[in-house]
Amino acid sequence: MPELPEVETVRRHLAERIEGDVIRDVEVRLPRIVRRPALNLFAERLKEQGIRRVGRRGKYLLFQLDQVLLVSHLRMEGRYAVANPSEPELPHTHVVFRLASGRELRYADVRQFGTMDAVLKGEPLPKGLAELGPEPFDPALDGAALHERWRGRRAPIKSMLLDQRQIAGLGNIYVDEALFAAGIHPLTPAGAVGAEELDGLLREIRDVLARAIREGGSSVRSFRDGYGRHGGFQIQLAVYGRAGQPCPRCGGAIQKIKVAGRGTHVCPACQPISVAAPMGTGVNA
DNA sequence: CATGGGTCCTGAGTGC
DNA sequence: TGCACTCAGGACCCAT
Repeated sequence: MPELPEVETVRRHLAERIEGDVIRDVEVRLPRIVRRPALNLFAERLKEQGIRRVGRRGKYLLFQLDQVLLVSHLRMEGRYAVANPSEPELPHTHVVFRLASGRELRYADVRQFGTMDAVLKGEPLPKGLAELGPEPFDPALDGAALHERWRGRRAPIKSMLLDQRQIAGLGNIYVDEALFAAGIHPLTPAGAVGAEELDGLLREIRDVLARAIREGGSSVRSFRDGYGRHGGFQIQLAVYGRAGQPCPRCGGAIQKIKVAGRGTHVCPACQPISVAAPMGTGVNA
């Protein structure tokens, strides 16, 4: 559930608190969180590494250490906390980094979906990170570029927006919100959306992400920042989680459908499926 | 290659 | 009240 705004919120919090500290020791209690390298090497690599910078790319947190890049993905419910050893741990704490300052960086994850990779310079990046598409705020990204890239693609535009190789950082919530704001139906074939319309969509993507970052993210299920605080953006969500409630634009009922296997929120009146579909199969009314 | 569906995992929600 | 069941979904894997 953490998408770009939530990961950015976590990044800012951690950067403030642990940049300049040093990892003394690592305790991994749930091996499945660590993907590479092997468990014993993972802790070994991180020992005595200084934390230079906490960065972000898409939904990945990037801990830039002295000689190692620690790549962390929160997936659904991963959470970090910086705490003193005497403070109680969150339930489901799976990895603990003991820091030179005496504090601990703790990783908790109810769903156990999150991952960590400790990568040395010269080693290949984790696949998902290596193949990541442009950041949504990349100025080189525009409607014309997307239109060209998606030419002939019949997959629903929602699938494309969720595909991290196309654009980095979007997830189920902000895709639904951006498509609603742009007036595009999630099932519209990606290749059928014009360049100008894609410019409008990009504008809405950037707008919704920027507003969500400003609010510290959305807490729809379980998201908390490093202090355990909720984000505040969920109250501004126009369609996500509002099935059956009135559309803020036209007042009609918001529908919930399934797209790409994901719960999808749409206002059928404000988000018509583009008629500029290929070849005259069925035309819609 | 493009596309869609299954999988991991646990807690919250639902219905009887 | 208690219990069985379904759902939630990011990235990855696999079949078509």
